[in-house]
Amino acid sequence: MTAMLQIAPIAAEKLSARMPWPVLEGGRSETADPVAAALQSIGTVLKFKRNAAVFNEGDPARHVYKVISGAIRTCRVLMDGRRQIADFTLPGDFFGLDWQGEHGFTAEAIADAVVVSYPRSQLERIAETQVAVQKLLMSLLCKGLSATQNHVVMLGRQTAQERLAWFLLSIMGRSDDDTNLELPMSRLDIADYLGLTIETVSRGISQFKRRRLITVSGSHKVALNNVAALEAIASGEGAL
Amino acid sequence: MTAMLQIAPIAAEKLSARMPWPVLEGGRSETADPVAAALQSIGTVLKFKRNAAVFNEGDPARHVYKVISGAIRTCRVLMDGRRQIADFTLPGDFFGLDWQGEHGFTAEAIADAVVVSYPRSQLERIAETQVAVQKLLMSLLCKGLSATQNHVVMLGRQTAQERLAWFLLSIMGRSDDDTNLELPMSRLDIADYLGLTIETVSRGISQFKRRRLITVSGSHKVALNNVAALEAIASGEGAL
DNA sequence: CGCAAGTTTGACGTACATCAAGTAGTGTGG
DNA sequence: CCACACTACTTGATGTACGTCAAACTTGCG
Repeated sequence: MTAMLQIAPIAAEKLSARMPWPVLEGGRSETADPVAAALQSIGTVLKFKRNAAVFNEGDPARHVYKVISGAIRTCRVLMDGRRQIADFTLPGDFFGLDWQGEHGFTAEAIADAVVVSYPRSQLERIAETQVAVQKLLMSLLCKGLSATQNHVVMLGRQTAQERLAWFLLSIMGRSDDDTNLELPMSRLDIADYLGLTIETVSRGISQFKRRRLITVSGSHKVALNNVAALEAIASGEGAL
Repeated sequence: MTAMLQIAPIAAEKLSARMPWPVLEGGRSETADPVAAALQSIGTVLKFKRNAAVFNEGDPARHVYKVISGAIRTCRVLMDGRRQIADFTLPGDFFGLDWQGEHGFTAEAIADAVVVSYPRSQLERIAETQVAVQKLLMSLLCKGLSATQNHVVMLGRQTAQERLAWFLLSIMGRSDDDTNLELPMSRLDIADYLGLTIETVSRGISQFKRRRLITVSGSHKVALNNVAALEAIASGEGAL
């Protein structure tokens, strides 16, 4: 129906190293954060080339990951090639939380990515004694659940235009710059995330351009010119 | 687009009582389970009439709930009346886990229901010391996340027939009897859960009946005559 | 029994998918 | 630095699965 399986699984260039990593842990935290320290001590840095898999559906879920740079997609491919992306993971976000014995989804790098991996067993052991780590895990799971539930509403009940506006706004909410967005993913990725086809996504973007709601450069840089209008569309007021 | 807001919010008949409740806690547990005991001591029994709200979207999320009898739906209604159901909660299941300050969804009784409510504050306090409770909460969140992610794949990439087969099988997986299902929810609820209309759901069921895959009595009792065929359809092989 | 709510079935419309060219970006080797 | 090729994106024409509208039928409660 959509997405051919044109993504050859490239062997990951796993530059493992058990070295300190000078980046915020958990949420935004300053240095000397006890949680950060605890996590840092068990983290392993990994690098992945574009389209390389971090883990595959069915793999035993032994790690949780955090993105340092690049971007990750979490997806499932049906037998006939239809693909659904469950989540995009951007720098600072965690992924691989869908542990129930084994991963239910595949995680792949959208662009060359650097990732820190935390062994689940150690994480759980630390959580038993360190309340802050326990709270962090719970909060990550809650946020993930909440985001996924919103995804469900969007997929179940929104039109193509609404989905697209929703997507742009959700990326906006996760970027530093609130008007100039960098979209690391392809149109196909966006389509598979929104439950649409690549053509419908493209047409939707073109229409936003024509309506001067956005400006696109190089097809991966988007400037939001009228956030209010996009919000109206996303929430179903944009009766056109 | 779908679902009118024909569901008048009925004041809940809250028969609160801080009394022991002779039912399995956590998973299936025998009596004298420490987790069960801990939960039981902080649980309050509540009763809700059909269509009564347990909590509304935007309410402060101060409790987690467990269904004893009846069934609950977790849903969101868009401004123009479109409704998406995120989850059906059956006896033994927990709901209200979507706590992030406030509930993102409304929870309503599908049929008259009895529910136990656990104050979030106390639950968190217990979890800090009792590892078993902590694990239970984590496991509930993980299961919820996993189920919601599957919902996303279904909504994003499956056809009406596939959704329906998937739905019947998912209910099967949660019932004791693997062939004779009791569906407490209406066709409208099913439609709003699957991202379809009531008519499409009805037509799909009729087609399954014609193909002798299921037998329906009274429109709320369904017998699965050919689980293998339904599984094939749900997974996308049912090219018809 | 009788009415209202819920469900099924039919006829028709439409938003999005599919199929099919084109056009821009992106990278590579001369 | 440009020419080539390759991939990604856009645009158009057409098809279809599902939505909408409308009317019968069934169910279950008062």
